[in-house]
Amino acid sequence: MMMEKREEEMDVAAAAGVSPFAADQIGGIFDTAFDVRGADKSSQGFLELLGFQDLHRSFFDIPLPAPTVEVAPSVPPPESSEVLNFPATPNSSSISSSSTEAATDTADPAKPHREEEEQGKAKKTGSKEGKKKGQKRQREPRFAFKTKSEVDHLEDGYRWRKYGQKAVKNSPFPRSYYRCTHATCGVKKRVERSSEDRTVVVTTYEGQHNHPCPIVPRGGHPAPLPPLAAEPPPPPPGLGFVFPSFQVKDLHFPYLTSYLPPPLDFQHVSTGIVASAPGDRRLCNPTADVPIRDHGLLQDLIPSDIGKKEE
DNA sequence: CGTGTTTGACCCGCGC
DNA sequence: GCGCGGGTCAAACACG
Repeated sequence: MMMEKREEEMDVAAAAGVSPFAADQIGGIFDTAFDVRGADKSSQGFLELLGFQDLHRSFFDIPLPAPTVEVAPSVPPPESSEVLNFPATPNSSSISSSSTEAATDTADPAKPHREEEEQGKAKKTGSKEGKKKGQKRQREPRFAFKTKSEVDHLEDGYRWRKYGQKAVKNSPFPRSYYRCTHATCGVKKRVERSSEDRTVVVTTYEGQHNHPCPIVPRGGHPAPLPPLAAEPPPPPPGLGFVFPSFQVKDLHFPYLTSYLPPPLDFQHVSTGIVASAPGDRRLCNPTADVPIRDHGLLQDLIPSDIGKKEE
């Protein structure tokens, strides 16, 4: 609701130990809601929350120029499970995650958003039954990512239908509302540009996918993953970024790994990471039964020294 | 024709 | 109670 963003920022700031406003300006700050403790609290991994419960593999793929991902050292998160990270360098993209109410709303990860959907419907019809009396409307866990990107809508492998756009107060850029097109999936996401840095796209996921990732371009077929041993193609001129969901240990991707189930006992605390990926890789894997196999995917995509580059 | 986008209206929650 | 702003709906429209 209104103030939501502010609340998120407040949470983030609290997590980072800085004021929301300061935090928003601090490049490279990456709070660790993706800390192991955070995972324990919610009993839900980051990927799970995004609907990747069955595939801890590749994560994001932004087939467009620009994107890089930077992860900064983290500060132990307080109660809040909402996190944001901020861009560290002009040439990098940052991702952040936030999950307001995540701590209290993760009891049933598999449960989609029917409740909220119906509440919305009831709301539309003017019925009061859509909302439980005396009870605040519950929200799905949310995760926000700040991504340095030229385009607003980042390709993540799922199909989204835009259902609204609103001007945002104190921001020259509108906020777009997307909903997963899968019939039984109520996952939503909001996409907006940062008013402070127009190159930063803030994507907020709400809810959890309860279906495999389609990875199907319109009218196309699911994009096959590269063969296990295949040499990953070189990144396109413009970089996309991919969230490694496995091999993260090697990739020093603390905030993700910490949300991954064992044995991905991520122990490293990275100082930064920049990931890129070819255009047709997707955030999720459509075939969950495919054994983990992209060993080296990101390793090949991510220069080994990048992880240390950010100081 | 199916799918996705645009856009104005509507509703709700919150702060005052 | 009122106004503001966020979030959603759904008709109209665009496109392949």
